[in-house]
Amino acid sequence: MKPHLTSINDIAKALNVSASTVSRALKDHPDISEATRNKIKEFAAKVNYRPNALALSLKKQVSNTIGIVVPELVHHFFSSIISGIEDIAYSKGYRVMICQSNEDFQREEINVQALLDHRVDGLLICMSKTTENFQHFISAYNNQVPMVFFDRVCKAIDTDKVITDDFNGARQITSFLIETGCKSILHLGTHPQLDIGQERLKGYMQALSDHHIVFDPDLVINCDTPKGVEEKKDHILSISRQIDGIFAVNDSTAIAAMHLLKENGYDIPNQISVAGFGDDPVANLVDPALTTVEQQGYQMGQEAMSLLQERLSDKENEIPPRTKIFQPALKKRNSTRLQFKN
Amino acid sequence: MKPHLTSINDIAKALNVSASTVSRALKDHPDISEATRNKIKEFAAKVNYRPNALALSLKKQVSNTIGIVVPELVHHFFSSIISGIEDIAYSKGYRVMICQSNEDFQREEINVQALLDHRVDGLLICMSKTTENFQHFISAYNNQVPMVFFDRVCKAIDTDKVITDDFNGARQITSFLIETGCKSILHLGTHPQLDIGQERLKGYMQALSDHHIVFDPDLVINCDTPKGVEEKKDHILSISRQIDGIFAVNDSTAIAAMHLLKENGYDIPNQISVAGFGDDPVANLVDPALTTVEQQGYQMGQEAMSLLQERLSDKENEIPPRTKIFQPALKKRNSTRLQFKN
DNA sequence: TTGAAAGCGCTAACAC
DNA sequence: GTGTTAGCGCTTTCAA
Repeated sequence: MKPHLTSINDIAKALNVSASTVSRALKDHPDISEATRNKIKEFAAKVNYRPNALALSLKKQVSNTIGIVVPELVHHFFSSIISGIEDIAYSKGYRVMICQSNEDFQREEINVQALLDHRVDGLLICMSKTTENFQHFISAYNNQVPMVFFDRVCKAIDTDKVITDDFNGARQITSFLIETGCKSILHLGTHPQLDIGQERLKGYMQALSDHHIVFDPDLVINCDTPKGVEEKKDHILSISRQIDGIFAVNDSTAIAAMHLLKENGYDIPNQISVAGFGDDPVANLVDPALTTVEQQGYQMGQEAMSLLQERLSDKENEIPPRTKIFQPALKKRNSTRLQFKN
Repeated sequence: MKPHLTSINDIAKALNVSASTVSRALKDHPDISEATRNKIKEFAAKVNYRPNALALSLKKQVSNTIGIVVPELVHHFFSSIISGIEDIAYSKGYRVMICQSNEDFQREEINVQALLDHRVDGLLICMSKTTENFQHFISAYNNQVPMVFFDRVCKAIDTDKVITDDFNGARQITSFLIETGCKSILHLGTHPQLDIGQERLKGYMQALSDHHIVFDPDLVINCDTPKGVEEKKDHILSISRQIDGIFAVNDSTAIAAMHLLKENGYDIPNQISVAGFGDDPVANLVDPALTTVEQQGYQMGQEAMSLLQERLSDKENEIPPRTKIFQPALKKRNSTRLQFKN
């Protein structure tokens, strides 16, 4: 059904010149006489000629397209990262192909492969939660495909990375909970094989130790989605009496936990303080507003794309892998008590 | 820096056969002897051969890629539509290229053009708010590019469309407000050139008229984002004393309005009921939970992609343009009063 | 100032 | 059963 869009050859035939003349005229090659150039340009405009990006990429061996793989677009953090990426990409003349892994390892593999098949010039990746085998990344890396990981990085390969200081963010917010009176803090964490999960857990533990609180492994539950809260609600409620604070690995989980506690008659923050991670816009909309730690998604996206762009123009391959760390900022709101010492 | 990925020619040379033999062997062409086929397949696997999708598309004049243009990924409605699209697309062997217009007409034009340059097989579009000139769509339409509009459609051309019954949704929810006691309902609406804006306004007016309430144009404000609420807060507050209900064109605006009123001491829903449109997940997280109307984004995405797919396989071009209408479902929550008559 | 030819990676009609 | 050739749309030497 696709009608034949007009090509350089069509123009050449119509105007009785050669395809190469048309090609040159269209890009203002100095050799072409003004007369022919104008004639060609006018005709091209008239028939609405547009170069075929596929043919161009094939010829030039450069697609000016970069591939993005994120877990899920529906999360504000990821969609704002993408906006950051896109804005830089556009300004540098790149297009993006966006894929979602849906936190599924296989879909991630397929996506990476498909992007490579489309000969993207580079890859921007945030790993899925379930990825434990890195062969698809390693193989791209070995093929020298420039890539930048963001947020959830692959430590198996030495690439550019853009991350949040998860350890510090978790330490800050846990400290804040402790300093506003919490003594027994439940941590709702994510998959331990995920760097960000480990780091946030470590930050939590560090804050406890900073304040001479003994770490209790029973106060760490692997639960990182609202659905997880629903599934583990009995467990959470069973220990709710012995805790006075919750630090969840992300905002949506924190909010789900907060709702669960509210439904069960708890006063937030007076009986139990709740804190999240990420500063999703919802954090400000729930009641009480959620104390959390701001992750600058948009800026991280910009940074990731900038790193990639630099690498793409680094023909000599002399830039060493870089890691950019974003410091999260504490957002004190009403799901935690006001600041006080002891 | 891109290293030469191994091509069919490389394999052919290495194995001392012709490129066409390799091509045929790889796709199990019956003519090829089992011996050569195995030899080729093994070698291809060994060197991790992957067909170049660009070359394939160029050759076949079919890219198996479809282009999507949405206003903004950060809105749950759009990202869930995209998930619906993707799931169907994948299952039919299509890839997607996603673009954001950021509600900007020019960016929309550029996006459509870029997708066309990449020779996508079809287009899935939700118009930007600021689009008043449809030339970019018309020109694609004239070039017979199959396309499906969803949610915010372009009435200038006769294509497949997937929409919500905005009129009915607005009428339902406004009626519900009236039936639960509201007599003076403020409507926070969107750009009047947008079909969905007009339809929701008409539905609102119809509900008033159904209940013999005189329409007051002063009770319609053009305000369709939280930012808009912030900008027009004086205006909204100035009429807040004379109203007992608000129907906003989308949930985020409704929530922003609700917060504004709460901050100013209003009791929601007893003094003022608030209702939105769309059933964004936040609607359930705010306090009080927002009464709204459910728009089935995921299903709409699935439907849009299905329509497009049918059209793409309709070589004879015999399918007439179709319009699929999704009926929104009222979600009664606590930002409005309980049902009662008068 | 312009054209011819080769080639990017792949496929398919047509030899043999 | 396999090779040759041409061509998808474009660019770029090399010739003229």
